[in-house]
Amino acid sequence: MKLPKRTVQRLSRYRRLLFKYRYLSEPYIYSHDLARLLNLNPVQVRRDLMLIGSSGNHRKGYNVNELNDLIANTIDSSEVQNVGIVGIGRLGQAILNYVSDQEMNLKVAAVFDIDNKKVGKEYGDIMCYDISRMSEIVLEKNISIGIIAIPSEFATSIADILLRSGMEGILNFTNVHLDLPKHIYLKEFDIITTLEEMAYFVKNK
Amino acid sequence: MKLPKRTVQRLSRYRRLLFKYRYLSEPYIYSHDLARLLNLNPVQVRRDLMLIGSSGNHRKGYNVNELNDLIANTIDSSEVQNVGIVGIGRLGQAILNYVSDQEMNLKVAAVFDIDNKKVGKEYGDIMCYDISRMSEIVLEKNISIGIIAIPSEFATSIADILLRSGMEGILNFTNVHLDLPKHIYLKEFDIITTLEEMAYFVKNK
DNA sequence: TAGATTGTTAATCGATTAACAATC
DNA sequence: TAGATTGTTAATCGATTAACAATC
Repeated sequence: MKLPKRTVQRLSRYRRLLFKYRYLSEPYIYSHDLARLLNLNPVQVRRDLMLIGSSGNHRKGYNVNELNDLIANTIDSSEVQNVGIVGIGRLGQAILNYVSDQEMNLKVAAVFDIDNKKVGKEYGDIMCYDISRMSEIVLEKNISIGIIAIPSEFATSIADILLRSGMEGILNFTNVHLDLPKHIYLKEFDIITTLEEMAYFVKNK
Repeated sequence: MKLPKRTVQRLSRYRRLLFKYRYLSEPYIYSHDLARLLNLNPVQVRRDLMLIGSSGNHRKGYNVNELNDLIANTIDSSEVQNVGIVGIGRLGQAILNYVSDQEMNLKVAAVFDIDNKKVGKEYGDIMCYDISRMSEIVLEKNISIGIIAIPSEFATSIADILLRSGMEGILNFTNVHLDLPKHIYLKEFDIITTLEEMAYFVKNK
């Protein structure tokens, strides 16, 4: 039982939206309201919820709290999953702040850098370690996901270290494609490509 | 003639990769090499290049310089397209640096913030304006794309200002979905959803 | 020519949505 | 019951890839 990628993404967004409604007196929502709030198709919403075994009420819609629990049981791991941020420059710090502020099942457990001025420092309670200690710390803190937020020119040389550190998922913010084995779940966000795509469709709309 | 979204994205990546080879003595590359370097299917590469009217040589592959020119003629606008960054905190500054370092047809022409300590300051030669002046500056500097890099809680209130400023494309880094009319080309990057997706597939691989 | 490539159509795959049955 | 909803299958859409013809 593995959900489609897009369904998992939407479940994450449903939950975040529904979280705000959790203490309402009548916490029910219709698929078309959920759809409207996220610019989706109501059928798509119902299909996603069907896939996780939803229990909507034909009159009142979906119970918000039940749905939140159901989504949590579906996409969250039983224990908190730990994340490491590699490179604690402006981007790394922005991500750290962003993620720390969120109530979620993921936690930044360590940050890594090569800069001696940063190693040994704490960033909002999170210790910065030298990149050479990555394998050790990943094991010790049980980190499964790494976020690469270093300048693009160092991407290739860091990829190998990340691979050997034992992380299972890598989110790469550099514009260099990482050639990693298939058992690593790799997501790449390339802002240059994103902007060039936008530029094209803005011009050719 | 409008290219598929994914093709445009890959063209952007082909070009960036090929850029490095431009001064080689024999600047030819095979579709399978290009594919291997970006973890794509060679057929996909050839199909993309076919769509833009490629002229590969059956023996030597594709001429790198010709290809670079062809991609530029296809996806770049004739004039530089201007970008505005809304919110010049850590994320905004990271993006500004990142984009400024790239040789490309897009240029950050202005940054915006509400913080008086930031307004009037220059960030790497780029002036920071108060958000209230957005419409004026967008018109004056001919900005077509806006990048939202403000805290998520301000997203909704800023969306309207952005819309009225006349930008045609918006890249939203907050986790709040923006409900914008369809003529605005909207891309949303939601790091929480991205991480939750990764966590799910790392756990259920 | 033989072999390796490009170019292009047809088949396949994954995701979305239309259609409609079931239910309150 | 009538009307509005959920639940689910079938059709459609967009993108990828298999198959193979054309070419150097």
